[in-house]
Amino acid sequence: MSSTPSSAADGAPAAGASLTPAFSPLYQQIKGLILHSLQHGEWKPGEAIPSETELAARFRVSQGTVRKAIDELAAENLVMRRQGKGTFVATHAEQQVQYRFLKLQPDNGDVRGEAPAERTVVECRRVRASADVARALALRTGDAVMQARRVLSFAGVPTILEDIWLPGQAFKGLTAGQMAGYQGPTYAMFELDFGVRMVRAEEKLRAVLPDPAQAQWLAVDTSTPLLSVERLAYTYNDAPMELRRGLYRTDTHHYHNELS
Amino acid sequence: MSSTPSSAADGAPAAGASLTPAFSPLYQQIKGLILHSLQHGEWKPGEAIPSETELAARFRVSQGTVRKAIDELAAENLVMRRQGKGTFVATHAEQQVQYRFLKLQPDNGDVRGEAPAERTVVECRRVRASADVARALALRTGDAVMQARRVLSFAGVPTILEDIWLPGQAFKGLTAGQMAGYQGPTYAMFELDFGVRMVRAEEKLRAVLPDPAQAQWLAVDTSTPLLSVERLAYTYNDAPMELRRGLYRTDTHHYHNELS
DNA sequence: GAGTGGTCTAGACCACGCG
DNA sequence: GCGTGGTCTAGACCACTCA
Repeated sequence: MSSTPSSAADGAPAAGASLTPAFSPLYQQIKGLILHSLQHGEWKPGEAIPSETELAARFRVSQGTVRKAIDELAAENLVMRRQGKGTFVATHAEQQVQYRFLKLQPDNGDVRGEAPAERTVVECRRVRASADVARALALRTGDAVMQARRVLSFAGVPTILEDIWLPGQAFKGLTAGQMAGYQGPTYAMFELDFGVRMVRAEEKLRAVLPDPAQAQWLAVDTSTPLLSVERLAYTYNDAPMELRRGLYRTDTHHYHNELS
Repeated sequence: MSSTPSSAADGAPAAGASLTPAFSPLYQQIKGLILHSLQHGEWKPGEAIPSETELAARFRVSQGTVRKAIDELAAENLVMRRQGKGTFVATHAEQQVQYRFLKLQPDNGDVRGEAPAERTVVECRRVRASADVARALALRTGDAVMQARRVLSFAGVPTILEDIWLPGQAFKGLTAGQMAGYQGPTYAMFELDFGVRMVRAEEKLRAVLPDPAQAQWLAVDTSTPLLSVERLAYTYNDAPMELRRGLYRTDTHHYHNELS
């Protein structure tokens, strides 16, 4: 990667082997380099990354090109800009929005204030991955995974029952205490204690009836319809790192979504 | 708005009356002007807007400033860029994604192919707004609204039951034939026949049990949990223009959502 | 006042679509 | 070959933060 625009495609495949020229703008390549540093922990969550000028010097491109790269990273919530201060590695802790991935809201607007949910961890143990869990997490059936089950209550009312599966390798030693004790988002604990940062997620929603055990945890009867939310959360690289199956009570809360 | 940077805040409040200086970047002001033209139909959905160079000349700013304004409009899906061709007013018709706001997907991936839903319009009539409908649509109780009810089926299986409310004034003369007959998204028909373009929407999801009538329309029994989706769709200006209450069967489909 | 991100400009060149 | 959006640069100045 030199400083002349004409060599912007330096990273392209070698001599004529490719049908699609795979032209890649310089700023995309810079973005890739910054992303690489993020993945490999050159800067930790919450820390500032080098200034645009500094990165421009390091990569031998103009500040405007670095800016466009960082613009995209900021749009993807991987990085947070603060005018006058710098650009910071995004983190699930100390973020203005506490539960970024939780779309359940109380029916009576009341912002997202609402006491930040009491957690009861029902269990947390090391198990072997079933076929479907393994497939979701890109593991092999029988591989070690950590499994946790917990109940979240709002104002004393049990509202969410969740089962969580995590790859055993990355989350070796996870305890019920960690799942319960940490103040703030569980994903913030994952960053601090395991160095795993969840970057994006996909959810599949369905309406279901609970089985008797589930109904008991949520203090409803088995004829109460519940919102089933299956979430697959990814870290950098689109690597799946968490499978979560949740049951939400939607009598006092609703799942809120914005479309555009 | 002159061409010197120092007058970038031309649109700010008059002499010292404001506590918050309300500095507004030039590109935001340009964005506002383009938005105004979009709202007032200077360019119709699907048409090209003037080139960046042309707009830069019209507004007496640099092409880069226009570009940044259009960048934001494109990010909000109000406008679509096509390299080499131009920038086009976004439309719900002829878009690569047919049903942009419909997040229901068949369980067996199968892309979004799946035959584009047979529509059965059950009713479509002019009624007086109830209190809650009026509040949602920013009308007064008793104002005229159009109400439609329909069933969407996939592969012959009734899957969605929807009630739709629209402001009577803007949608005067809407018929069941229009709701049923139009090929493609209903929102495309709204653009063509009523000049109303839906720009964004909010949805509230819940798990519910159907009443006997609803169950019959969806060919399920009253103990089958269904996904209740209440959508409020907005046109330009954040003006609410449609209330939609849907019941989704989630035995063969699921509601898919991306978080980031 | 020094440093950071944010805005604005002007000009050169590239990739794409189409006649 | 022309016009469009897309990339890249370089430099000036503005707004914000903090010491």
